[in-house]
Amino acid sequence: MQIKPTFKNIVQTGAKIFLSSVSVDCVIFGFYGNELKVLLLQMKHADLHGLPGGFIFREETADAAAVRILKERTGLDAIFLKQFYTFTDPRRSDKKFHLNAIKKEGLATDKDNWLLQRFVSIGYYALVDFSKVLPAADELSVSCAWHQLYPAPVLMMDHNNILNKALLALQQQLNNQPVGFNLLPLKFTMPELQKLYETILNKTLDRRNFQRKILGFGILKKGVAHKAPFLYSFDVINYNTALMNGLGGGW
Amino acid sequence: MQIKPTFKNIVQTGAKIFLSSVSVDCVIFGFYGNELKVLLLQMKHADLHGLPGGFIFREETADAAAVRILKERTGLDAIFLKQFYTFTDPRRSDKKFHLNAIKKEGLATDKDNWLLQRFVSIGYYALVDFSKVLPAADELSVSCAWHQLYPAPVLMMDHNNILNKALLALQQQLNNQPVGFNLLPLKFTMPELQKLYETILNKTLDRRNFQRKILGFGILKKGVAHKAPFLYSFDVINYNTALMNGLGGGW
DNA sequence: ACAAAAGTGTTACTTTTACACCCATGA
DNA sequence: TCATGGGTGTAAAAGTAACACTTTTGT
Repeated sequence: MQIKPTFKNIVQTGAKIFLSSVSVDCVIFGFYGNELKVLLLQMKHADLHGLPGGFIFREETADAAAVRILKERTGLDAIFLKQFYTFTDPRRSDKKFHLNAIKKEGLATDKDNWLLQRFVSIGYYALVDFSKVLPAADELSVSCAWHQLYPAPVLMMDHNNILNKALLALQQQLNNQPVGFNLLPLKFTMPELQKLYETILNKTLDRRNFQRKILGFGILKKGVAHKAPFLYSFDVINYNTALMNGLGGGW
Repeated sequence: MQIKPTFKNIVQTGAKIFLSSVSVDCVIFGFYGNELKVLLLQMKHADLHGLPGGFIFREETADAAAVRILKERTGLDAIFLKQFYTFTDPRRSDKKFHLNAIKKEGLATDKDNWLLQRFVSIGYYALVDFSKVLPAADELSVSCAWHQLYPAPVLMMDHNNILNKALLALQQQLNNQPVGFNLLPLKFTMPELQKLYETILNKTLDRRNFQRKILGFGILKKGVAHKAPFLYSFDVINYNTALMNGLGGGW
């Protein structure tokens, strides 16, 4: 991996170090206080929030770029990350927005600057353990923090659209693969897991039926019950198998 | 839409008319003789086949580019088309391959040519009515024709990978949405439809259960039975609703 | 008239839903 | 001790899977 370029580097030498016309945006989901949260940057030069994003080094895959961006904003690696859609509307790039940032950062503003071109953005969503995240702002943002989804803040450019698509992708994925677990700590209780599912799917579920179904997947191990709610964790092998094969259903 | 550029145009002025670093590849599926087929180009300058693909005009969405490419190769528009994945491996572009094509076409070969850069490719799969397609080769191919999938021909660059991913995406989609119908003519028989499902999913299904389930979706209209196998067609309204809402299942 | 393919219904089994009571914990 | 939340089982309903015979069509 390369050294992290500064904004100045990006503006001045972006064309050399990055793949042109392509960016990566990450929708990072966490779960806290029985709510689904999303990690957003508060932009420095506009009263807007934005998704963590970045560019792809010349010899890097988009996946690696997403991992890198995630690591920078959360301190985490080895987390669940999935490419879900590529956004290509020619009007999605906002020249004025970037031009403004370049000016405010006191950099030379030539109109053909690399940053001002049209970008398509490859969207990833990430599921992380809220408690493990150490949000870190980037150079162009004042802060990096968790936000609620209903309603979500107003985001720059087409980021609200990206966020919505990510949410849809997550909801669909949840029906096929046990992805939700990535949002929880290593040990968790059944009610916590249920709340998580209810939050993501935006509907209430029957406690007993939920438990039966989840346990039926055979991917959970019951921990020793000290007190009231039992603690569960994964049977890692079965869990990975389930991730690969899906949870059945269909023909 | 713009005029279709020639290969010479592309090589010489690609950088001006197209979005750089991004291409579109289309996996076009058809159904014929109880087999799933894919439309491939036979390359001119290498003993390889390739997926129909192309580039994105400066003011065009990737979706529009895919529609355009499809129209050029099949003569069809208004067909089912879905973005399924973006391929970003830096080694997926094959400089030698393009360089060779440029040479063989008798064009000047500067090493920094636009075509020789790294490309990420946005993958689309299309489902078309086999009988309506008029395959048309492009400038760099000798022919455009249907091919079997098991086994599929050896394809250029990472196109075998793209094809496999498209197939997987189609199989998964089929469990959620009634997409298979796009591969059939307006009127079709139940056995035809079943064969289609069996082919895509690569497994056999019970006739009676299949019929019941399909009819249960309420998206088919029974035609007048002249002779033996009944003809079915869509209840367009219900069909579109089902496309939107999925076929149920899950939580 | 024979073979091949299409049409149809019932039964067992599995999965899903709906629902109520007891126990432990903490206020 | 009372309220809250967590734990557990059963019965009805729906859906799925398995299965065989009759009718039509084409040769």
